[in-house]
Amino acid sequence: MTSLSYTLVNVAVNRPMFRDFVYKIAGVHTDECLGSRVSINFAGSNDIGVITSLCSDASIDEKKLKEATLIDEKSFITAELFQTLQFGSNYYQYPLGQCFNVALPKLLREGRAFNYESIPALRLKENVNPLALKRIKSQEQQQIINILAQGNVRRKELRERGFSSQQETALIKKGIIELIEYKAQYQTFYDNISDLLKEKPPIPNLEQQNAIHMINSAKGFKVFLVNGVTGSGKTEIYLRVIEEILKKGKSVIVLVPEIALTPQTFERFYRRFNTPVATIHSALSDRERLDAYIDMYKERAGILIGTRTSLFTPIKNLGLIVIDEEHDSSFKQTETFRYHARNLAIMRAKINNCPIILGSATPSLESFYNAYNGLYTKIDLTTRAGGATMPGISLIDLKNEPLTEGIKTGISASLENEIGEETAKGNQVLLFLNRRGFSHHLVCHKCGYVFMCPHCDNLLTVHKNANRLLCHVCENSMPLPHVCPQCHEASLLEQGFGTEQVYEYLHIRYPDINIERIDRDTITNKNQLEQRLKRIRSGESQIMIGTQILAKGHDFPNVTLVGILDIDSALFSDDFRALETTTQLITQVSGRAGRGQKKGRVIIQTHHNDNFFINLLISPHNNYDFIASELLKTRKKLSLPPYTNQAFILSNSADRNKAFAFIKMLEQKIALIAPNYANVHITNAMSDKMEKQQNRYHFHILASCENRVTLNQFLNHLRQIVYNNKLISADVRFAIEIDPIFMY
DNA sequence: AGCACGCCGACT
DNA sequence: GTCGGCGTGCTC
Repeated sequence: MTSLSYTLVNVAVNRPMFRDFVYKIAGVHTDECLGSRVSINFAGSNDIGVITSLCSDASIDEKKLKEATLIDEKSFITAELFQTLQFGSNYYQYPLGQCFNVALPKLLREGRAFNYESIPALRLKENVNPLALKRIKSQEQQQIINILAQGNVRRKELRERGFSSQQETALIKKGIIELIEYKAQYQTFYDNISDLLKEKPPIPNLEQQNAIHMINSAKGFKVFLVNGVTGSGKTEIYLRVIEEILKKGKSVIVLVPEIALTPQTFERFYRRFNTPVATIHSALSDRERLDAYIDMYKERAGILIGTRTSLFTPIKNLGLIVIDEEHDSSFKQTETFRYHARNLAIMRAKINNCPIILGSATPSLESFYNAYNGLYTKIDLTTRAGGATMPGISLIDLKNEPLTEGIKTGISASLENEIGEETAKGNQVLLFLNRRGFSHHLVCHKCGYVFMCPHCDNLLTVHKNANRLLCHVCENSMPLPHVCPQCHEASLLEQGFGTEQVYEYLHIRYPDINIERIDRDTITNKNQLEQRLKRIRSGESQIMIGTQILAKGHDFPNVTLVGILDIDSALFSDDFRALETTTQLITQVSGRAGRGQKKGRVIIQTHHNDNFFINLLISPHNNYDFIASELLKTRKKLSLPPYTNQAFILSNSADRNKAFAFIKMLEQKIALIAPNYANVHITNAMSDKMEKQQNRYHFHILASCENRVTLNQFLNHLRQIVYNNKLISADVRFAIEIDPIFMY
C-alpha cells in the first residue's frame, strides 16, 4: 500500500553500482520529475541522486524506504539528454548515476539550485563627453567601446575575447563605460530572430554553396562528414547552416577540441550573430559554466560552443550538432566515464532526429570508413578560400647530411640553409617538433646510470630553463643533478633533443631574428598564446618552434616554410594509430603555411627515406584522402579498427601483486564465458606499456570483435560477474574502456 | 565507493 | 574490559 502523500521513485546514485534504489518523495509527482536531482541519505552518507523513473511497485517494505528531498521540482534533464546518457551508460559500461555526475556542472552535482546568479557586466554610459571619446588612443579600448555599443556584455566575455581588466578600468575612469550588475534576462534568442545577423556574410564559393545546400536540406538525422582542406572555409559552412537552424527557433551545440578554444575561434560567432553565444571551457569558473548551461536550457542563447562535456547540456529544441576537428583525441575522455564525445554526439543527434556535422581537414580513419560505407555523407571541400595553394612536401635525407652541431639538435645543414634563405626574404618559418624539454633523457657516461622517474617506468626529461628533471607522465620533478648518484662522476650526458634545445640552437645561430617557442612550458595560459601569436602575426618574430599547439587552428599567412624535425619516432611506434595521427599532424601543420598570397612548402627530415609511409607522404597525389585510404588498407589487413572494435579491461593498484592477481583472476573468469562469445578475440593479461605510473601498477586485457553488439554483450556479462560477485577489492581499480584511442 | 558492523589482538 | 586494526557485506 502506497501512502497517498508520497511518490516512490527509482534513484540513480553516484556509486559504482549498476542499479537504482527506491526512495519516497513527499507529494504526488508525475513524469515531470524524471531526471530531477534529489538529496538522499545513502548508506549513511548524504548525497545527490537522480530520479530515473517512477516506481510503481517497490519490492521492499515501504517502512524501510528512506525519504528523499526533491531539489528540482521540474527536471531540466530533457528526455533526449536522458536517453543519450542511458545509452552512454550502457555502451561505455559505466553506472548511470556516475554518468550523471560527469554530465552535470559541478555546482549542480553538489546540489546548487538551477538558477542564475547576478553577473558583473559593463555598459556604455549615456551622454558620454565626446572629447573623452576622441581622446581614446588604444585600439583595444576603442574595440571595447564598439562592442558595448552593440549591447551590454559580461566582464568575463570581454576577457574571453582577449581584453584585459586594465583596459576596462581605464575606460571606467574616463567615464565612458560603467560596471553594472547584470541580472540575466529571460528573453529567448529567437525573440529577435528577424535581426539575426550582425555582419554581412561573405559569398560562399561553389563548393561551400553545395555543402550548405546539402546540409540545409537534410530532413532529420543525418551525419555529414565535411572534409575540407585547411583554409577551405569549413567555419563559414557551420555559420550558414547554424543561421538556418536558429531561424527555426532551434538551438545548436558546437563541440571543439580542448586546445582550440582561443578567442579567435568564437570571435567569428560573436561577429556574425546578433544573438548570445554561450561558451563552456576549462578556463571558466564553476558559476560561469553553470550560467552558460542555464542560458542554453532557458534558450537565452541559441548557440553553445564548448569542449566535450558541453555535449551534456540540456536543450529543449536541439536542431544541429557540430563537431569541429572531429579527429581530435581530446573528444575522448580517458578516465571515469570513458565516452567519446563525437560518437555519443552522433547518438544524441539520432535521438533528436537532427543533422550532425563532423568537420575536419583530416578526418579520423573511423569517420572516413563510415563515410565510405555510406553511413555518413561525405562532403569534400578541395579549394582554399582566397585561392592560396596547398604546400608541396619534400624530404631531407638525414643520412646524406654532415654531422654538424645543428643536426644533433634536430636542424640539418640543408634545413638550416632553407631557414636562412626564407628569413632573409622576410618570410616566416614554422618548425614542428612534438617533444618538449631540452633533452629526452640523462645518462651517466661513466657507469650507464639512467635517470628514471621514481614513480613511473619513464625516463626523466631535462628541462634547462627550469633547471630540473621532469617526468612527463606524472609531472613530478627534481633539481637537475650534476653528478651521477651511482658512481658520483660528473659526467652526465644529455640524450636527444626537445623544443627547448632547438630554440637555444636557433637563438645562437640567428641572433638577430626573433624566435618564438610555443609549447606547454612556454604557454601556461591563453593570454600567453595570444601574445605570442600576435608577435608572429605582426611579423615581429620570424621563426616558430613548437609542439602540437602550433598545429591547431591558427593562421600564419606569411609562413612559407614548415619544417618537420622528427618524424622517425612515429615510424616505429607500437601504437597502430601513430601513422594516422602523424599524417593528421603534418597535414594540419602544413595547412598553417601559405594561407596568404605566398606559397608555402613543407620539408620533412628523415633517416628513412625509403620507408613506405614516408613515400606516401611525398607521393605525387599526397593528399590526406589518399594517405588515409592507404592506411585503411593496412588496418584491414591486420584486423584493426575500424575493421574491428576494441575494448580494454583494465586493472591497477599501488600493490603490484594485487593488480596482477586481479587481472589474472579476470582472465580465468573470461575463459569461462568466452566460449559463449566465439567471435570475441581476447588477449592474455599483460602489463601496460608503462606498467608503473604514479606509483600504481597497470595491467590489461584487450578484447576485440568485429561485431560491436557482441562485444558489448560480452563486456556486460563480464562486468556483471565482477560486480555481482564483488570481486573488486578496495585497493584495486577496475575499468572497462570501450573504443580506446590510446593503447595501454 | 563509503560506511557500519564485527571479530580479533594489544592496551589501560 | 575496551580501543581500534581492517576484512566483509550492504546500501532503498
